[in-house]
Amino acid sequence: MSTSVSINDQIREILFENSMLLFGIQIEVNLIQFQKTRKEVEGDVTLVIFPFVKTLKCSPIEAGEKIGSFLKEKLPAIHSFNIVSGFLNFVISSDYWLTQLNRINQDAAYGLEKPNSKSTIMVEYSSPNTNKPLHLGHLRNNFLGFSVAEILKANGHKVVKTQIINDRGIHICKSMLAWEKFSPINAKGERETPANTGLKGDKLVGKYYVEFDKKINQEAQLIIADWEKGETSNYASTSISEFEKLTALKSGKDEKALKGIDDKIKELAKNETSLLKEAKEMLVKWEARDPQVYLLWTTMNNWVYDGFAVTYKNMGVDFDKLYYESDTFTLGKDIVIEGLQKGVFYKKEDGSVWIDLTSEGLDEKLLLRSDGTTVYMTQDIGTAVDRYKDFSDLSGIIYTVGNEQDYHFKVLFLILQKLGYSWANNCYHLSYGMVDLPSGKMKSREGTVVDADDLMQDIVIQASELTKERGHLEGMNSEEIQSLCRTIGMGGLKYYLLKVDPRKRMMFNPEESIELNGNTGPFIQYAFARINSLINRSGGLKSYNSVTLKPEEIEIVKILLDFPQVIKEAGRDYSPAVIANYIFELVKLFNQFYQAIPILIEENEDVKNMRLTLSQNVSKVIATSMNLLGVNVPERM
RNA sequence: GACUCCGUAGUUCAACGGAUAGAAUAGAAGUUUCCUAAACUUUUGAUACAGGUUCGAUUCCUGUCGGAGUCACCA
Repeated sequence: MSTSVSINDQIREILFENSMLLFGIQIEVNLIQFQKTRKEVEGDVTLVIFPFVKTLKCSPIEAGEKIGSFLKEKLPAIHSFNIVSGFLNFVISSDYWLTQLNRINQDAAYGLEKPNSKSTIMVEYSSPNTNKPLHLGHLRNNFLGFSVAEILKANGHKVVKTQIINDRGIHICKSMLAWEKFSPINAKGERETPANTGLKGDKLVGKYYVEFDKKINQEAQLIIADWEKGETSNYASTSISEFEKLTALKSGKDEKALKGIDDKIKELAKNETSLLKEAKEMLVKWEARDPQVYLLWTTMNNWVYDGFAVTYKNMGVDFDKLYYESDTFTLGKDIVIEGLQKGVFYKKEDGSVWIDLTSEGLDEKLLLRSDGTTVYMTQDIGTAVDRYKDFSDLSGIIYTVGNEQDYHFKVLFLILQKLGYSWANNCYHLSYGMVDLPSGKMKSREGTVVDADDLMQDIVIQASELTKERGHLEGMNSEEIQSLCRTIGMGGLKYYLLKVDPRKRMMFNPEESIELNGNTGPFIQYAFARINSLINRSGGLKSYNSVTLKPEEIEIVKILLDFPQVIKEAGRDYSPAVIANYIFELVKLFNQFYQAIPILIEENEDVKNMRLTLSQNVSKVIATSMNLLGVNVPERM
């Protein structure tokens, strides 16, 4: 039996091949289920007996005896076995674990599949709007997308990291318009720019987006006041009748329902504002490539890109290929028009184009506005098609986008299917949960949004303070110290955001995010640094003769052996959290071992060198895992 | 209102239908002439509620209650 096959696989194979002999029938492979042996039970590997009880028609104990003694006969690595309430626990010999340790030690790329040995997958992440600076939610998105891409690479896939830059649309026109109308003009006759204000480009543009929102609300208030006074002659009759209908609904409603109605009225009034009308006109001009609008658009977008570039660099994320909405929306529009001819879509009287998904239990969805301009959905169709054109070997696209857009992606994939794109089934929405603050939801209107740049800066400052408190910095120059604090701060932040199952909504507590104890990035980084120091002091790794492993050592070998499977699971579930939870378990076990068992002081050279090798392989797996999370590990800290 | 997702120690998170539901943190008590104490040890404490399926349910199904999201000619 080859040493590269795990004991579980060996057991599975023997049971499967000897099924007729043992059970009298050919069993299904999935009947053979292993699980972690509980701490208080003796043994290293546990087989669940219940599934066999029915076919064997005997008690779990009898079944366990039969299977256990059969396997012990066949596999010399099995030292002994015991049965506890339906679970068959095998005690595996020390030699087996030692052989496995040696095997791991010889594999520099342990746990990783051969690069580019599997299909090509595109991972989309980030894709922010270009009218607002990045915030905490984007940090989760970016760290998640980047990590999932790395995890897929570790699984042997070729990966194309990408994002769609939402550089056009009504929202962009809003900031453009607000800047044109409301920016103060300085002595030189210039409006505000990143250069003359010192503001980061994305922050400056974001400021005008907020300004637009403020101004449109003011205008809407005046309109509502008009309506309430009965001065309705200046407004569209449809809006007025809708307003009257909504007002009539108000009587007898509770506070919550009233607020809902008021919001609708506000939306109605916003549609009547001159500001929104101007923004819409600007969008039409933009789609017609009006030179003046285009110049303004290019200028402001470049400010944003410059600002974002700085943020991405700090985050430590990158992209292989960028898609711009401004490039893909026309393709989307063409496809929609084509689909209209094919009868997938239909046109309403006012010229707007829709798809009817009511037979699928969904709604009708707009694809082109009555003025012919495109919406989010239109460009997403174009982008997807464009991507498959650019990468003909693509086996799938993963969209890392928040779960507030679940419905959008359901509809998008369905439309692509209806348009006849066979690859539509390979599109996957990696839907992650929102990030909450201890104070509740982040709300831009209430100013509770945590800015990404600010947060990253704060966290590195906090890491510096804590690091200085600890000491351990002798002989390092200020540049090295700064780099270390960045590694610790950013590592803590990334680990904090990635350790939670991406699908779940999570709580971000700023204080906890840079904790050094417990399930944190620095806790893991510290273990790495300690091992590094240990190896350095030892004067190098040496080979060793056969030794007997202590239980603490066997526990570590066992968890190291789980690593390849952990990478597979993380890839299958697109979940960095699987990796994070794994490293944490590994580090806890290592710390227990390190605390309880002397290494450098050990007199038996074979034992000492085995322990050093074991430690070295723990640090190897820590480094690999942390890199999959996009986290660096420090040589010392 | 319709649809979707979520309810696990005080708090933040785990648990491919499997053993006595794990951690971390907070609280309490300890460990350093010894390889980095950013560490380790001990201890207190939870499956929202009611049914059902199953040898076995935190996990699957139904209902109740509670929370979130979506239902735009926004993205």
